[in-house]
Amino acid sequence: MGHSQAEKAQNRERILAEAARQARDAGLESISVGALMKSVGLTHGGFYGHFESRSALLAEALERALTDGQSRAKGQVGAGSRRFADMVRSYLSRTHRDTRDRGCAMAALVGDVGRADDASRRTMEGHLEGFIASTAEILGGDEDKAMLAVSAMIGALAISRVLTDPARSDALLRGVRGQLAKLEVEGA
Amino acid sequence: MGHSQAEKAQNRERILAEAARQARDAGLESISVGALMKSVGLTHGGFYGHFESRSALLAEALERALTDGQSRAKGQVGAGSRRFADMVRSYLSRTHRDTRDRGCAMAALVGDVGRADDASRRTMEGHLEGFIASTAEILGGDEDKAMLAVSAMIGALAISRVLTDPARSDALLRGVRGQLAKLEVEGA
DNA sequence: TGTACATCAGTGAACGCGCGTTCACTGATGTAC
DNA sequence: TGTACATCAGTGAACGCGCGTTCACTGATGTAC
Repeated sequence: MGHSQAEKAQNRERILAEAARQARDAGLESISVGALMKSVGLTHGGFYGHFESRSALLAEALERALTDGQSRAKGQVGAGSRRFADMVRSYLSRTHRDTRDRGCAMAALVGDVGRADDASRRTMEGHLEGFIASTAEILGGDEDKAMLAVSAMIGALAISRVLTDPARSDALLRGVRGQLAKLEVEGA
Repeated sequence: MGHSQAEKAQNRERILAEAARQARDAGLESISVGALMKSVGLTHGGFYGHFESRSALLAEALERALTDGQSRAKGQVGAGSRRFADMVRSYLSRTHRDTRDRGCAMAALVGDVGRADDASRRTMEGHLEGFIASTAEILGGDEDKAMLAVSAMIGALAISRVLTDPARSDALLRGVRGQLAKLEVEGA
């Protein structure tokens, strides 16, 4: 088999991307070296040519999972007016709820990271603060409103994924969207 | 050693209570039969006299974890006026954030249950709907406001446990508390 | 440009360990008389 | 109330399995000449 240096770099990238995907989909702890390598078409032994250990991979995968979600969120939000409403609409959409593996890693992994080590918490902390800051900016600098909006979005998305009644899950997303929309028009 | 029938019932109860505690503290998957039995002063072999399997225990532990949190929440909320503000204050308190093992299981486990089987999701769904319903009642029947409040409380508590900067974590709780307080006074 | 060799990405068998589960056993409980 | 026996809660060794990790090996890549 041919294994060039370029292929190695590509394979590392594919392993990491797939790990981030699996982390968002089923949690960081769901990742197993064997299954992960199999899912990118390699065998388990080769893993240690790319990462020092499973736990080293998990750290990188968390960062990647968070960054992926971030770029998606920014990509979906227009640069003009009504940016807040657009952002909320796309964040609290059925699509986002139903595609966990491509969605926001903060919503998918807050619970897990909240009980993880300091390094993981700091990694997510940076992204949370970034999310709050950019939301505050859209909301005219009101950080408290931004904290409410971010908490509600992350909370509602996570809750909507628990509800088994599709109508109720939809209603939750719609209800929270509607309430958050008011933040933009009301006074501080 | 003496092992009366009464002791057996007590031991089952202690195992289940400890499992619920560990679930809230570190997630359902963190529970191992050996460690659990050891933490209640028994040996692993005896476990199967109380539960059919680890997975059967996890199902009961989830239900118990949710019920415990519920009774705590209700216990902390007065029956008179300002019930909503009191509830939010106690839910989004530093104490609640820092005592995960005695806190709300919905906040601790939403993420995990969101990717779990239907039975687990239905179990938590009932408690979530109950939380929304009782919050709506306090808020004069506005279910959308209740959905926002519940999403924000669960989200903010989970986020506050990720933030490693204590001042920022406190600020998040305070900020969301302040924003939610407005829900009670504003018109629909 | 072509040949010879070193490098190295990936393979897959093997190892150690932890964990869920089983089971023969122990000794106190509880019951039949 | 007391004795004899069956029941059964809990013990701890043992088993199977999955998983992270290691390592000798393979064969193509890439480089020195």
